[in-house]
Amino acid sequence: MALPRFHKLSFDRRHRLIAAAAVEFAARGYKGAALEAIAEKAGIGKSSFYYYFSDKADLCQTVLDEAWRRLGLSGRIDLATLTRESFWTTLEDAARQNLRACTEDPWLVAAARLLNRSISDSSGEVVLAEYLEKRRDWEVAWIARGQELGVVRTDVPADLLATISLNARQASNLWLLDRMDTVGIEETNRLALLLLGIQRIMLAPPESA
Amino acid sequence: MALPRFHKLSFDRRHRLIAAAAVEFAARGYKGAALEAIAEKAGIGKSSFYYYFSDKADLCQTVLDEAWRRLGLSGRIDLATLTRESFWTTLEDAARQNLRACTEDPWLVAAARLLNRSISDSSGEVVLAEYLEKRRDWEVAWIARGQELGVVRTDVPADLLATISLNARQASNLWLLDRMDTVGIEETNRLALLLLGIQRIMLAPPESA
Amino acid sequence: MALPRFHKLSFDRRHRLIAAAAVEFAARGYKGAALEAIAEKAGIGKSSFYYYFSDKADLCQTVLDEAWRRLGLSGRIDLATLTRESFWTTLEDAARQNLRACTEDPWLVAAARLLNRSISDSSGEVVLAEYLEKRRDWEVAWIARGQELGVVRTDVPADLLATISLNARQASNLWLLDRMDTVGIEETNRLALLLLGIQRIMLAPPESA
Amino acid sequence: MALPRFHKLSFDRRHRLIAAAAVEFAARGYKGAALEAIAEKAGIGKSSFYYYFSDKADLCQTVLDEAWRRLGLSGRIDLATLTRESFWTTLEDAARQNLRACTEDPWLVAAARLLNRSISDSSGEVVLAEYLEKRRDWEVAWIARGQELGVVRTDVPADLLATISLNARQASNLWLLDRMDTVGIEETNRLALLLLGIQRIMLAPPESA
DNA sequence: GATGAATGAGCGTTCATTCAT
DNA sequence: AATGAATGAACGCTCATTCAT
Repeated sequence: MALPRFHKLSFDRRHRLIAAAAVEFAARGYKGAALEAIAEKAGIGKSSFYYYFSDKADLCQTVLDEAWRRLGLSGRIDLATLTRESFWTTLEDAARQNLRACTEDPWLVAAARLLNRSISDSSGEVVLAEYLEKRRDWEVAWIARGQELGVVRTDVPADLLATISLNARQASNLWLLDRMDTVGIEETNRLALLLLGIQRIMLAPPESA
Repeated sequence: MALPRFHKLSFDRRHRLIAAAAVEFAARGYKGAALEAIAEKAGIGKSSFYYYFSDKADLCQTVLDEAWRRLGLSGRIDLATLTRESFWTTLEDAARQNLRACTEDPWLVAAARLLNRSISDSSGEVVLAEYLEKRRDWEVAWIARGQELGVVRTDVPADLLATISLNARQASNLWLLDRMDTVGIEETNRLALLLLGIQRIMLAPPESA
Repeated sequence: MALPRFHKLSFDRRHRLIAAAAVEFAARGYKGAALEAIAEKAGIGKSSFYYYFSDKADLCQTVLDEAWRRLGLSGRIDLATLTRESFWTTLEDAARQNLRACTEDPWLVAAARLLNRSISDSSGEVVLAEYLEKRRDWEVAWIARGQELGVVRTDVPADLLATISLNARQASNLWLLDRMDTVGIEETNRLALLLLGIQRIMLAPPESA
Repeated sequence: MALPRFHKLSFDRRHRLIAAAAVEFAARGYKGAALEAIAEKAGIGKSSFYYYFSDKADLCQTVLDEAWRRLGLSGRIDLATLTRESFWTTLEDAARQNLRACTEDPWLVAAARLLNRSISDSSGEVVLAEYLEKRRDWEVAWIARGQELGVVRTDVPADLLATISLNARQASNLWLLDRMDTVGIEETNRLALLLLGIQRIMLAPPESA
């Protein structure tokens, strides 16, 4: 949705802009975020946003898209090729990759925070709703695939399972994100994997004796 | 936090006010909620809020407190007396009670929605943080108690476990709340219990072989 | 269209507001007029407009309506009762009355200026269009009545005749308004009547020899 | 006022620019006209205006000048050589010529619309005032010449007569311009001449018996 | 010679908040 | 006890204008 001009921007400038926006949106929510604050943080004039984006919603969506492109799973996990064995290991790999990416590229921390926050922040904002839907759709598809493969319980609607799964994972991520710096990357990694294990148990089909 | 005057109000007036606020906050989030809309719904003048509350945040907090008082667990579950057996059944009872209460007193649906939304909606609003903290504290204490009793895993910090537990439960509740009317009370009840089962599995200590 | 609150305002305050707006709109046109400038001139806060009017257009319309109510002809001339003899004298009376009103109530000068300007200022502004239409409709009806009575030529569409008549009269009025103070009321009155005479000649049916 | 560079432009480019501006200014008024829209319509970059003109007002003035050069009377009618007989016929000839020019060169329709609008649209824009003054000066001179020749009444200041004359003619022109396409060129011509006749009556000296 | 990039200044609008009554 | 009236502060957005290239 961003105007074509935005993509012609130098990497640096584009990056600063997106990063500043991600931080502000993550910290104050969509409504609370002030374009002026983002502009200042990004070192550009407030009205420049309208040179690159059609409005606030467009900026937010662009940030969300970019964040999801860098950290999301839809681009990296091909549901069709998942097997009983790779269903969880693939997710673990992605988690590890994301964690490393975050340590290498600090703005991704803000991006991750934004992504993991956005679920309940929407409150009727149409723009976010669009993104949220995409996000949930993927989770539902992933859950459904897991059910197909027999590694996810089927006694609960995929829809509901996806909701819980998504929220639980996001809550974990947010928690980890906040402590990452103090507990260190190693421990963060360990906990992330452990958490994924919990999620696995949670979603696993009830044991048939 | 509400000014003492508020508690001298007739039940009816007080109730209408709280209910209207709950609906608005639940529907539009803290920032999105318009005092004017609440006032109109409650049938009072907009500026009257400042006769009863010190500001918007105070009103919101009061609503949250009231909602938590009616639906929260802290008043009904005495952690100290919980046993291995009653740890989960007590929660199940509370869930059932809350569900019934919601059907009997419709404003509680809004209250429930608000409570289950609030976690991530705060977005830096300091005042809400206070409520959020109280809420989390209870969950942490509950988890810790479960760990003491040996029914909750100890390989993950109680703090983190509480976060996940809380978010997962809230997500479930929100999902149920949205479908309650269409799937009927019976089915809602069944799913709620089922979901609690999942949470139980999730929190259970890893099986020792 | 003004919110009901506006009509409860003290005469003085209401008057100052309308007058300030009339001056600004007349001087700078609809788009060019700045609410901030009007507010300052009226001695109120900028945001107070939104307590009385729903938006800028509403304010402008209210000013226009009020001006037309005070100076317009539709309220004072009953087309149905006009005769060959009174067709022009009625208009002359109205002109004299308006002129006197302007000298007694100075804000009416601004109002008159606004009314006589508005015709070509519209440039697509929907709100003005509405008023303009009303204004033109009256002129067309008046011309048509004159044609009925045989005192206005019928070889040109009433529509077109009304347009010319209106613009010519407005141009005259504007010219007089600008010189009123320097040439004095007597002379202004004389010129106004003379001008009406010209208009009469202009609209008169071509003489049949 | 246009910077000298402008006149070095190829005819085509210069023409496209002027035409686009004329259309936009005529349609939306001075303030309402968006430089960006004109640029797009003209197929040039927005900032190029500042290569050719000193600012928006300068562009508008240039358009006005060009339009006046093509359609105005000052270049075609030599007041000094007018006689009692040619006073009105010369104007009729000019009207006929302009009408034909408009049908041959469509941008002139926009130009004509702009010229006939401009009188009251200025709304305090100083720059336009300059053009308006030139326009009025000619009309005043023309009226004065008529008075000299004894074909225009002298009981009203030439200044005021010019104002009315100008506005009436402009209103007529605008009306005709808007209907030209639907009523056809022949009828338009006929009405234009008829209207000139009315103006003649209007300006004629009061009959001495 | 011509323009894409960038912005400052200013606009209309919203809304939590104050205060006289 | 309760509120209608009024507003300051801040926001999203527009647009004529500048300037490096």
